Amino acid sequence: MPEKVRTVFAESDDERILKQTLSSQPTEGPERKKKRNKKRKLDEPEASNPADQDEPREIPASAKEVERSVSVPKKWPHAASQTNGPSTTKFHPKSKSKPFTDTKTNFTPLREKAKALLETRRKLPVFENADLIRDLLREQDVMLLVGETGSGKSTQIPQFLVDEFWCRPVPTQITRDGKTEKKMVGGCIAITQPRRVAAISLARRVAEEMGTPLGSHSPASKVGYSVRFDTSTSPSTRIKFLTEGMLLQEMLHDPNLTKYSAIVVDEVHERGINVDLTLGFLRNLVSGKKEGRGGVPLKVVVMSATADMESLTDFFQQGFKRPEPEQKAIEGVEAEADKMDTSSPKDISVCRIKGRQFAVKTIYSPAPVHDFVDAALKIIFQIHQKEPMPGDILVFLTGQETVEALEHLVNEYAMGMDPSLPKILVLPLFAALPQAAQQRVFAPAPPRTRKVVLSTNIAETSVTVSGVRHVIDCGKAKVKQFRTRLGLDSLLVKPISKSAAIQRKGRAGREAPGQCFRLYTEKDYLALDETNTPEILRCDLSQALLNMKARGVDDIVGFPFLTRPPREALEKALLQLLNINALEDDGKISAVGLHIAKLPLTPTLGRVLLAAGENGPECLLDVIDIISCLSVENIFLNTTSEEKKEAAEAARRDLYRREGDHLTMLTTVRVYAAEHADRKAWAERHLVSHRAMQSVMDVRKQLRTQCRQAKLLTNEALNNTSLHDPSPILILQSFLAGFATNTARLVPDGSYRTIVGNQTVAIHPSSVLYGKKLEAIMYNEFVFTNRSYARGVSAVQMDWVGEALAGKD
DNA sequence: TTAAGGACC
Repeated sequence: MPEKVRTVFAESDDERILKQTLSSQPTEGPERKKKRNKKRKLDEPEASNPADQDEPREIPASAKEVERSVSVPKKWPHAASQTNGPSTTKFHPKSKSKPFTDTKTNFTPLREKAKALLETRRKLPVFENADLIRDLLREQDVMLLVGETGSGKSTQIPQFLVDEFWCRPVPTQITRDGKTEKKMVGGCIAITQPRRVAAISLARRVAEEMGTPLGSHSPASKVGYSVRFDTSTSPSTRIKFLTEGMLLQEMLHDPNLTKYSAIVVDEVHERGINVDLTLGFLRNLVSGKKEGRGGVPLKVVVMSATADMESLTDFFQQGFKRPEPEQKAIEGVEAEADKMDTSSPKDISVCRIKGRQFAVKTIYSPAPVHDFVDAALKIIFQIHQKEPMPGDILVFLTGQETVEALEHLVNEYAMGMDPSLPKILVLPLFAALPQAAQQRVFAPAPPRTRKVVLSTNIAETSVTVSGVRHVIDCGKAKVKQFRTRLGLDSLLVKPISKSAAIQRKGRAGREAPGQCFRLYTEKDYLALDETNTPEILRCDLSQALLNMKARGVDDIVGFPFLTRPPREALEKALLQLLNINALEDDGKISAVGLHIAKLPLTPTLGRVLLAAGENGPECLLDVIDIISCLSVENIFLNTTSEEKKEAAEAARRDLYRREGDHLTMLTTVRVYAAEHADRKAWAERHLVSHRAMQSVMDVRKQLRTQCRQAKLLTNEALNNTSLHDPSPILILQSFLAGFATNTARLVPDGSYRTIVGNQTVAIHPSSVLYGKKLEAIMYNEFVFTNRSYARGVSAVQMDWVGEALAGKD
């Protein structure tokens, strides 16, 4: 079998990028693999107490001071011609709707609220830069804006720009493939966010400030948002907050972003993979000839909280400097002098805005800390005894395990505490925590009670806890790392970066001066990396590359990466895409690949979905149910104790299927969907995560809709409520179209060996097939802990695997 | 006999 596989791959080595490595590439490619972290030892030697340090170092705050550092054109163009008052002009020539002095809807309360908010807005540090920012963007298409937390940039910048002359839609004629069409280009501003909650809450805030209804609430609404499962816009939307993923999705359908006059890319310093892709596409757009936009320029504002704008400046300069695709490495090496040479130095401006942040005292540990849970415990009680109320404590830990360990310890110590002291309320916070428990963190502490929030790095960026004046930072975080060579994902506890440490510390100074205890030495701090490793260097790139190919980027090597992933990682991803026939042998995207790119799934799961479509509508519906489970967090609750495990087994007995985990998931979705009385109670009875099942139902609905639009499913098939008998054979064969290389066969000694690569794997204990001996198995992921485990396992037949491996074109 | 930081289409 392995020989056969090799031949199949060898046929595809026309791909220029792959030619050198194909022979040496191992062929196993499990989609996601994880590594367990070492268990924390609770009985380690006592750590020294950092707070015993005599002189805590004070880091000066940067409150209320505004600094500008701008590379500017010397003359300002027609600066006074614009006002920044609310526009009531009918701006859209195509629009038949009246201007927004609508008599049917009474917007007076909204306007009054907006008027009241204006006072607050004027006090934001960014506000006095409004004219400067407008002036710069009239001249130049690209602006880099550094604004610290609390500067107000995310809410104000779009409002500064929306009434600019260049932000109106322009009638154009666009010629493509010999055909000329008339089209309006521009009119809207998009602001991207890394997270859905941020996009929605910013949109809500800006709508309030502008005195307009939000999104789809009124056809006259000027402010909307768009995130997965929730889009709220109107025909009048001019400012749209959206996630980076959503913008990338829009670009698949409209590569030139013709709806938009400007794209504001916010929170770039977080460096998720989607922001890197977005910036690459945007650089191509602003530095290209803009034929696709009828010559109308696109303004790009890149906003970041960290001052390291140099690499970003270089990144965009390179685009203007040389239109040729081949370029030298972009990162780091460009000298100042090189920038001066640039033919058009005025193309990019840089603007810095100081944030509004109270002073936060930093206190380092005098000696390295071995057990940060124990060290945190001591400091919590020291703060509690010494510091006045109010003033909640936020502790940054690495994961659920450390959070729960410390929770237990703090509660234990608090029981023996001097009763004259205020009470302590310990609140854990991590993403997997049920929603209701998460909400408790945001409620103010009861009287005479200090909140102690024990959090993962969810509180570093995603969530703001009010009332915090003391931060304890363990200096570590779990980081996902994709290991190209092994083809597996591992989750490792690693030191955080300086910018993450600064971010954590800043959480103490949102409302009042505060202090930050770092459970590491100052020397350790100075040795930290400056910034977080961009996600593009840490993850499987197949989905990113497929998106690029679908956008017409055939030459991956020539793509402007802000940080270029190693060649090996790109090759691995290309190989993966070739394996599932998402690419032609010449590296161009195939019809299959184009289709997969539009699905909100990993390429592998997308391939499975298409394969199921070829097996008929019943099979497709079943596979959608299973894929929906696979693309969310674990639907079965963890069973830690032996008792719980037995209870879970009993409760779930009617869901388990001997064919394996895939059919078990199908049954679970079917039973859950058929439960109309009380799904939550049903989930609890079966030890199934209700929250996960709600996401499953969202994904399922979205996939069903997309399949109907793609004509893979008819309304008739979707509306048919009578349940068919699932065909395990067709379902599992569909999965093999994506997971043919994730298979193993039973060998005489009773263990399993992977069919590609001949590695030993065992069925994971969480699988319904755990301990079973079967001819062959297929699995969704491969995890390496103390040994190799296959997770998401079903029984398959050897001849199906052979067919799937041979069946590649 | 295991165990997942966080986000996203």
